Amino acid sequence: MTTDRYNPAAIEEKWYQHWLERGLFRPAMVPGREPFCIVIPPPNVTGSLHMGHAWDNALQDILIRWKRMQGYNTLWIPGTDHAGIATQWMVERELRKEGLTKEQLGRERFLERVWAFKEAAHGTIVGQLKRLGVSCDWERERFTLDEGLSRAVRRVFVRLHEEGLIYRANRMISWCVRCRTALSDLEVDHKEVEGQLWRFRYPLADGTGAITVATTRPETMLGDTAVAVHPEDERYRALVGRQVRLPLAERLIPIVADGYVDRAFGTGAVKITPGHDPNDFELGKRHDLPVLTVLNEDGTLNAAVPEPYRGLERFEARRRVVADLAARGLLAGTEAHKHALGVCDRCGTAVEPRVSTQWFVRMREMADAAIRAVRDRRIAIQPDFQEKVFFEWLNNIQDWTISRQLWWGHRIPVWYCRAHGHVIASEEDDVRACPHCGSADLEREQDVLDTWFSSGLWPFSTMGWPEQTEDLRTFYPTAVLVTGYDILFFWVARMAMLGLKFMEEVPFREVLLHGLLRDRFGEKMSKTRGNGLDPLDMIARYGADALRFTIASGTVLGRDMVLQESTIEGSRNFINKLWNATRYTLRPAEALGRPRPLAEVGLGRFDRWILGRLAATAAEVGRQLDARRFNEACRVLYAFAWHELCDWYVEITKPVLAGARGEAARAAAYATLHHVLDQVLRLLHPVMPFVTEELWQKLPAAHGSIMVAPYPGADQPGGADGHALHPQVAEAAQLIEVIQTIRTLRGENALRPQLKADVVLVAPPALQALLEAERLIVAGLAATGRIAYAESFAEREGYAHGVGNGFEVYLSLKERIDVAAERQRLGRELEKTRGRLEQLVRKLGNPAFVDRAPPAVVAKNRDELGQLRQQIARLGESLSQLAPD
RNA sequence: GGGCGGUUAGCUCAGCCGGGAGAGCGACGGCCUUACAAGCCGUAGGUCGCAGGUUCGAGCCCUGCACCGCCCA
Repeated sequence: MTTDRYNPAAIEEKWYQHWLERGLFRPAMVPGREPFCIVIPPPNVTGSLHMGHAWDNALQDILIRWKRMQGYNTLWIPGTDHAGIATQWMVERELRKEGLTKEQLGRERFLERVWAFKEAAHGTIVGQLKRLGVSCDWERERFTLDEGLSRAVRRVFVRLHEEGLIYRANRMISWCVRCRTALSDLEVDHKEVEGQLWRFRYPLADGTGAITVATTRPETMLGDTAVAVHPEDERYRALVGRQVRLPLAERLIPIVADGYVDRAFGTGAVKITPGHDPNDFELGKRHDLPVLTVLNEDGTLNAAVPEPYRGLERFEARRRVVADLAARGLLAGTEAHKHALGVCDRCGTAVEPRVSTQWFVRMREMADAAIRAVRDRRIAIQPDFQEKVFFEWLNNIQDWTISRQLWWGHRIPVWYCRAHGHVIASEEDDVRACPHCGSADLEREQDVLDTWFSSGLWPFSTMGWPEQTEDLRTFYPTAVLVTGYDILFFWVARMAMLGLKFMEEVPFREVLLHGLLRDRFGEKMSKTRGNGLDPLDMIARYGADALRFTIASGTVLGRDMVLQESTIEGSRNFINKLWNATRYTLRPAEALGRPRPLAEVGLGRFDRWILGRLAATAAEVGRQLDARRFNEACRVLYAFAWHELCDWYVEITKPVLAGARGEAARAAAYATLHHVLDQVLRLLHPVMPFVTEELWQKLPAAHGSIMVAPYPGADQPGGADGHALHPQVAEAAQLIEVIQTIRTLRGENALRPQLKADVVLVAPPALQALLEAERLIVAGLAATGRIAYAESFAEREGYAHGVGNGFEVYLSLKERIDVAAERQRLGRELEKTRGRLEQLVRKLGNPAFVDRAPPAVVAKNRDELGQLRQQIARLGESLSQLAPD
């Protein structure tokens, strides 16, 4: 402990290894201990963690460490997610750089590549989490594609299929032409784009004219199977039922009337493409229109379109269609048009609505069960306004498209019997014969499941389900789920539904939703923007504890956070403060040896004061953590450790530890200092695990690890029933006020610290005695020279005057006084005090207030009024004496 | 179009049950005072978006408006 600067790099690795080796991350599994379990939101194995992960995991670790210290049987299960689309996309991108496609490799060899990629990413992620200091039980680590979790996936699929809750259907779904897979509604982002609206003339079949339609996607006109108008639109009434000759394709298609058409949009006549627009698909069903699919899976036009367009990429096709229609004189105009474009949330490519055969989950029943669970508070969502968002989505839920045309993921456990078309869903790895007809001519479903299908099982699949394991019995339902509000629907809702369905119990009792990170310009932090702070980089520069403290201090649930490097630096400085406070505490060890137990020393008023403040702080921290107000818990601890312990108590003990107050006082201060430091380190440990362990280990009383030292609560020595209410605590507070008043006078008059100014303290006899008893402290901290006492003081020339609650201070400035400046200062002070007085007079002059406000509030105001009157009188006298006459 | 948030000091944000507006950073003045210059002492700075209402009392509750953001369709 020789350096005066904290160096995180020197200690973090050491303590993490220490904790691991001692098995401190494992649950205690002591009978009778209440369980407290968190299951990690599994990071995607797509690369590395960003600051958002640091946020999420820091909060979880704070809760787990706190509960562990409180004696709960804590378990935090870590793991990672295979992230189907995203991971496959990463590997495909790698391949592209090598000039390869996944088709060239084939499914098996491609998957080998993905597994290798996964291994690397996994290593990176685990390393990052460890650097952050998370205390999860690595022996229980899971991956969504593990054998056990895959078994859970198959069990769930088969059971839902048996119950008819999973079904296969030919529907309009969102298709990503880049990822070449179906997407669920949630995986489509809507982006406002400046597009164009084209108007085309479609000639009537009988050559008597044309009808003009408007569209934002000209290329789809090759798949049109009708034109629709509103049934009450006078402009088109005569045309309904007639036919148009679809240009380019040269097909005859009808004009139909349907209330869905918006008369005010474009020309009021719309082209209908049931194969590539969800609304048109519905309209097509009403009018029995054919569904023509004109796009291939990769977004090129297929054989259903005329030869010249076949094989064209969709945007190239758009240009060609527009050009060709223009050449035929059928382009009636274009205009700028803002509209919402659906894009794949993974790769950003514009999605195509496309009719295809997919697997779906029927959601209504399960959604209702989840709604009830939240409504009944079996699941508490924080912040609670997010409950409304949760209900809103579940009330309007659509069936979930779960099949994905990917290779990386859980293969759908279904076999098709070629002979008779039987569909077999089975938990078996391999089905050889059709159980219905015995045929061995089976084909396995090629598609895999949506990643969220397996993530939805995470709270129980990680605990070994469908086996009835000890972990499931002990830890399900889990206590808390911590995640960002951005995946409330994707993940939280699905876990709630699937947990209720398969465990018949909620997966977690509480959901904490934090926000998103933003940079100092308010932009969302993301890798693609490149505006993110890298957690490892910040840890390397400031230490994991500083990062964690910054994150926790900025956490208000449900709120986005602006993370700035300067704030992390501030946290690092706070840690450095603790480091040095510990150095200070340990310094007399050689001379004084082990501190004596608190109960055996004769405490002084300042000792009692800091113990009282500690007790209040511990109680407050508990209250704030109970309410999940991470920011407030941190603020309270910061204020106590820095502004009470370091700024006041440590300074007060300096002469005492030097022996100036005698042996008994020295022993008391020494013991108190150790106790308070021990307790404040424990209080801070969940937030800053590394440095608190390092410092705590240096305290003579430490044994074992701070990780499992009891967490201080309201039961502190010096708690509400102890020192906090001791009369000496109020005395100490008043002495501090006197010192502050003197310091302000010094500061205002720019006295250098070396200059020991004399003071006259005007105070009643009791306070005089108190001041005299603590003269050493007061004189030291206020840097005074001689201190004189008086019950009144009239000779004010050459003195700066300060007024406190129940005392006055005259600071001798001799010739140095700047009369004008002092007048100005007193004037300001007087004005401020008078303003407050006026407020109170008005308030207390109002009979309604006196009658109706709680008596305690009235009494407090009266009290203050009296004090202010005195202060004003004193200030007024001073001012008049300084008058330049 | 529907829903949900936000608007408080120069900046980023707190403000819990309605009872004299806070923090960090920044600014200003003074200090290498023996744990810490990653520090110490002191100071300034606010019409709590706007307009009404409820209340003895509103940053906080209610209504309306303005602007910003997010989600859903």
